[in-house]
Amino acid sequence: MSSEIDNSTQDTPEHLTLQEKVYQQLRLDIMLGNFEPGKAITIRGLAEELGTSPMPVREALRRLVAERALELLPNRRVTVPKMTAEKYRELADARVAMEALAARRAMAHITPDRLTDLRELDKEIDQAILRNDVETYLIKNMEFHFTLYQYGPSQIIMPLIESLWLQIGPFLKMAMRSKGLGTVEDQHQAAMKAIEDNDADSLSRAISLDILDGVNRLPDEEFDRIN
Amino acid sequence: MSSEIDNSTQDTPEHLTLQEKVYQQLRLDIMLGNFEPGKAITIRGLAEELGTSPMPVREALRRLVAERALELLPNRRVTVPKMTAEKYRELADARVAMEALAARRAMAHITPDRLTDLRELDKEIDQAILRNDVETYLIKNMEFHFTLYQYGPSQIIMPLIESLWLQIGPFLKMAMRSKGLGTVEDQHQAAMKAIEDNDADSLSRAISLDILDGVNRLPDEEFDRIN
DNA sequence: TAAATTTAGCTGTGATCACAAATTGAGACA
DNA sequence: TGTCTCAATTTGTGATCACAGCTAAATTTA
Repeated sequence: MSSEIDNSTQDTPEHLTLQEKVYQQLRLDIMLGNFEPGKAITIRGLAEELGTSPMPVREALRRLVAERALELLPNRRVTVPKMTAEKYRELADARVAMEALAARRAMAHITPDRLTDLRELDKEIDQAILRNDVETYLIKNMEFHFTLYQYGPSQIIMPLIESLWLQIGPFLKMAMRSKGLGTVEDQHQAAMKAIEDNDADSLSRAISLDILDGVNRLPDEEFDRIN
Repeated sequence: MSSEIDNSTQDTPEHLTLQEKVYQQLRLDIMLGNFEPGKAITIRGLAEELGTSPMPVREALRRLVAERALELLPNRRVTVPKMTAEKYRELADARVAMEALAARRAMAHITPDRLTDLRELDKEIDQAILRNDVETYLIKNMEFHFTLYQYGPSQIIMPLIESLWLQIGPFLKMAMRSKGLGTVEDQHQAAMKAIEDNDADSLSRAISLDILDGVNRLPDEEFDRIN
């Protein structure tokens, strides 16, 4: 799952705190769906696994709870939250609202170079679809979205979107497996066309459709199967 | 500022952790603007002030940092973030996006009783405006918004909106003082009319205008004065 | 007097310990 | 075989300590 934390100084020239490294490691594990939802995550257990004292793990876990990537149950135990159909829909709605906004803000800052980068990413996405390579598709799709949004400098909106991805991420894999990649419509093309035309409304519509297309692949019945 | 934490068992029948109480207390202090932005907040200092050990304060501070109510500077010091014109605009945009969505979701769940409650709140807001009572206006206005949104049951969106209020809250007071309450347009009336008509678009437009009207009272020049 | 340097104190981070509450597993009983 | 009981273990929370890095005041130097 999550291997030993490397605390050597050379690969992290600027001194990062241990809790920061643990946080990054756990964040990745959560995103990749490496924790079974509902199963308790213990401080001492992780600490031993990562080769640290319980202290940094404690702080990292609390941070992830605050960001809603993890859940603090009434029994004071920490788990990856189970997904429900309602939560899933809500996450999708929130993503549409925030990412449409982020895309709008980004558009004014897109240069030809940056558009080329987006096209390059989109090409890789198309190839992953042809290969039916879910893993790569999800990673590159995430890259596409975040690359676009990051062009609009933001201190508030980006972290918010990251938090939403952290919550929905572990379940997107299931969504894709459920229906397969064959039927994905490439809204990214429409998005880039909108950028060329400098048409903010079309861009935000394309992003919205892209999110909903991806998200709607997981039928309601699936959620009962998870719990 | 923040007085002693009451750790007696009777007023909190269900056993709350110390860090939770400290968190609630600090959250309130931040919202009320009791911390000077940019001034360092120390663990031991607060611990002594609240009559606890540093431990619960440490955890509460980190939680508030994760929620972006506080900021962790590169020097590892914690402060209330200074507001900038760009951040302020971004917070306003994010609030419009999320709260318009929350209002939409809430509308389907509004009963005549609940509409009456909203009208009651709006009346109190009007009275506060007539009295030029900024403090009450802000509190009741917040109540109005959160009461409305809470009608649409939500696990994702509400906490997100709370986080945004926590960030912009300390500066709304300034915004109101800057222009005075005299010129506020009552978008709440329009909002309730939209609810009656079951018109989601009008409701979300009214909420958006309400947010922007409140937020736009703080001219850009003010931000330099703060820092 | 003003700039540079030392020094003393304070700060966040991480480790360890104590403890009450919760969980688990084995054994007793039906 | 299934259910209850109770002891053993594990858990999160909070307190305390050690320590390296940073701050700011005191002292020296020009």
